[in-house]
Amino acid sequence: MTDVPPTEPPFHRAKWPFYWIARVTGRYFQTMETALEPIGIDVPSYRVLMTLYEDHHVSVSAIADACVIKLSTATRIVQRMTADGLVVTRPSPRDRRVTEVSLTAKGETLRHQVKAIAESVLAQAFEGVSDAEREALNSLLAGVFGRLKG
Amino acid sequence: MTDVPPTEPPFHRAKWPFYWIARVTGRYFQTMETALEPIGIDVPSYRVLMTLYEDHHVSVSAIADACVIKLSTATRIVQRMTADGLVVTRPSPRDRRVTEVSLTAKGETLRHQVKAIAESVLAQAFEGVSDAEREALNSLLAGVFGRLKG
DNA sequence: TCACATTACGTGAAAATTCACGTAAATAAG
DNA sequence: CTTATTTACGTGAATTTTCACGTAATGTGA
Repeated sequence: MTDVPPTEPPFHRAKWPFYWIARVTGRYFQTMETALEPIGIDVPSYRVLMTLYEDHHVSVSAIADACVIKLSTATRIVQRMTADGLVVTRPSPRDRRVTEVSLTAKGETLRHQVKAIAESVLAQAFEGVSDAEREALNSLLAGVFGRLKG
Repeated sequence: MTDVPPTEPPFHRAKWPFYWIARVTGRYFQTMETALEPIGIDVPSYRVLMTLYEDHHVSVSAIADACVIKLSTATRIVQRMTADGLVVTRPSPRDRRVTEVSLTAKGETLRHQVKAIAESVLAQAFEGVSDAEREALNSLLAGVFGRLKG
């Protein structure tokens, strides 16, 4: 047995999945910011609009959870969107601590435009990627998300 | 041919790759923030420390590019790290517009601790994921990154 | 019922990020 | 060489996010 020299083990970011995940997220939001500029929507509002796509009344904390942001940040984004006339809020009849957020007519209209923009960005980013690969990606990431401790 | 009702096409975030990518990134940084708290490093500093792992002298703009953040943000993070004694800066001898960032002894020490923490988080998050799957993920994401317009 | 903990949210203050702009150095054009 | 033009960075001001804390409503246990 010979001594190995005390060199550091090799390290390459490019082999590090979280490097690419963070990178793609950063560039994606940057791309969306540019693509959404013509219709005057910023990225936080876009994320909330998409969250409101599936359910009509969503609580502020559900929005915070879906977007992985702090509750107080979600409160502020909803306040801005309310000022812009995109959403309205009301206390939940079931639990009056809860603030339910829903789209206005203006918000409905923008939601569709925003979705179309997001779909074109997605199509370009995943050009040449098969449906099977996409699904594998989704389930792999869902698994990783589940194993990450909050 | 019969008319279809004017219902909206179904939409599910869970089928949307960027939903999971953004989600994993958010939770990853949240997890790292908690894991790094004992050694007093925040996520932006962690990202810069890892960027300095491969090369000893890195420009502020290269840091901004690697972390997908604005140049002025990178400037400010480096200023904070300098104040904390983790890095030092100097004008590049080749191009004096460039500010080269490098680790101090203190930064060197923390870099290794930080890497160990990041590796344990990675190991947990990718438990049960094969090397082949990880590499496929990396190359898929690298491709997506390349196709996203800045 | 009564005390106590928890949850959901809002808000002032602090911190981080970004924008807009300016400077200095390097490069390109003439 | 001279004059744009571009690039890299820093900085004050504005915006956004987050923290720390408070309040009100709900849940829980004795």
